[in-house]
Amino acid sequence: MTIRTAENIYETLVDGIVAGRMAPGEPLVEQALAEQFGVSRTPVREALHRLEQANLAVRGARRAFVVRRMAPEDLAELFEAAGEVESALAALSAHRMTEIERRTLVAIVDEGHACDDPAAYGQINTRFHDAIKAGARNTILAGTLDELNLRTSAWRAANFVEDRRRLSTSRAEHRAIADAILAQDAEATRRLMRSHVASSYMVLVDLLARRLP
Amino acid sequence: MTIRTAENIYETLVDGIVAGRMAPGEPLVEQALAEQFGVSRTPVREALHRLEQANLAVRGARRAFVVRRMAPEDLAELFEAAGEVESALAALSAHRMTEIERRTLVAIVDEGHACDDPAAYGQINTRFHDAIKAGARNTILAGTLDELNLRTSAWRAANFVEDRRRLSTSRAEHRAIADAILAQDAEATRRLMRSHVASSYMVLVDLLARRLP
DNA sequence: TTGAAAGAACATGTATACATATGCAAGGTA
DNA sequence: TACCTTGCATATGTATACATGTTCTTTCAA
Repeated sequence: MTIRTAENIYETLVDGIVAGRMAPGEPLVEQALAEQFGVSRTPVREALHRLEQANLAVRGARRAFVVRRMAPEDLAELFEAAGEVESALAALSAHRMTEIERRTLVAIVDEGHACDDPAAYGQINTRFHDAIKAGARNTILAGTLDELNLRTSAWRAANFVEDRRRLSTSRAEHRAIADAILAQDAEATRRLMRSHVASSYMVLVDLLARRLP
Repeated sequence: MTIRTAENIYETLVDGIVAGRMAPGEPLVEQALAEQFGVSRTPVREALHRLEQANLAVRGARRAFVVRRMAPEDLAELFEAAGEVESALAALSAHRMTEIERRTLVAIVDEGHACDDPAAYGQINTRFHDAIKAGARNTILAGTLDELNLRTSAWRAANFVEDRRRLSTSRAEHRAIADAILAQDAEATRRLMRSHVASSYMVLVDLLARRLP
């Protein structure tokens, strides 16, 4: 029992869920988790409530918590919401990014074009989206996107590995977005980002349809 | 102490904060609140953690909670974020509303034009925005807007009463938005809604500047 | 055999006691 | 005088016991 126990438990549980180690529908019982972590029910309880707030857990029988099971329609709504928020951030970035930020964005895109390893590309992808989030100068909207991405990651992480075909289209889309931001064309940026998020949704749905029955 | 104590305490505290009865910076001490509500610290603790999640409370000295004090820049970011999300919802509504929903929206706007009582207009205003939220067919984005509005309401409720001048411009903006939705012009709808939220921000800032030093 | 009622089991909700961290103040030292 | 150390006050963090509610099972009767 070190410091900030509840916080650690929360993060451990989030990690377990988004990484797919804890399957949707799996029960989250306070007592059992408390014994597993070697603490009392109190911090576990707090962690579970935070999971519920983050929409990663829901109440099941006997008010017990279970890992949230998402329906495909929910996934579409989630990506649509994330797409709208991220495209808003991108449009703001088109106006507000500093010259240095713009050049950094281009450098990230260039790096992506020179990269053929899907795992490494995933990191570059993250940096690309983070740069746009930061360039928008709106921490609240950025936080909103983080929240939505946390919920999508429960689907992505377990199933999603960028394959080579997706990689080349993703690169092209990143390039187009960066060009629009360089041109300070907010509406084009918005449209391209929305389309980019929709593309990644389609890829994910395609993967899910293949792996599940 | 009926059932769902923590829930009730949370709602009571939210209400107290957004209604301005609890001033920004005011300390929220578990023990004191527990005595005040006639319960133990446990449910109060849970309520305070939810307040923190909702961004209505922050940690102060000794990790104690205090009612969040917002800076004017935060308010601008908050309204900008809410404006982006609500304009996205409005744009979706322009495509997705049923004929009945469109006519209902027009009826609400008509009702607003026939209303001269600021308090009653406030309710019509709420129905207008709710109708657009529902017409967008995206519960997740709608929930995101609710969350942001909860945070703005802490500012609005304490200071904001629609006055007559604002009332007429608000009516005109609502009419324009409804027209754009009727015409299924998503981009015009988006632009008009963003402008509408920005207007209400300006009015609020003006009021705050007059009342505060 | 089926249905309803009662009770047991299980999981969360709440109360209370104790542990721990943090800021402030007081006092001592350079 | 300025700064560091130490101790205390205070508020949250955690453990544990008990209360409450909900579901499942069992049993009895029609």
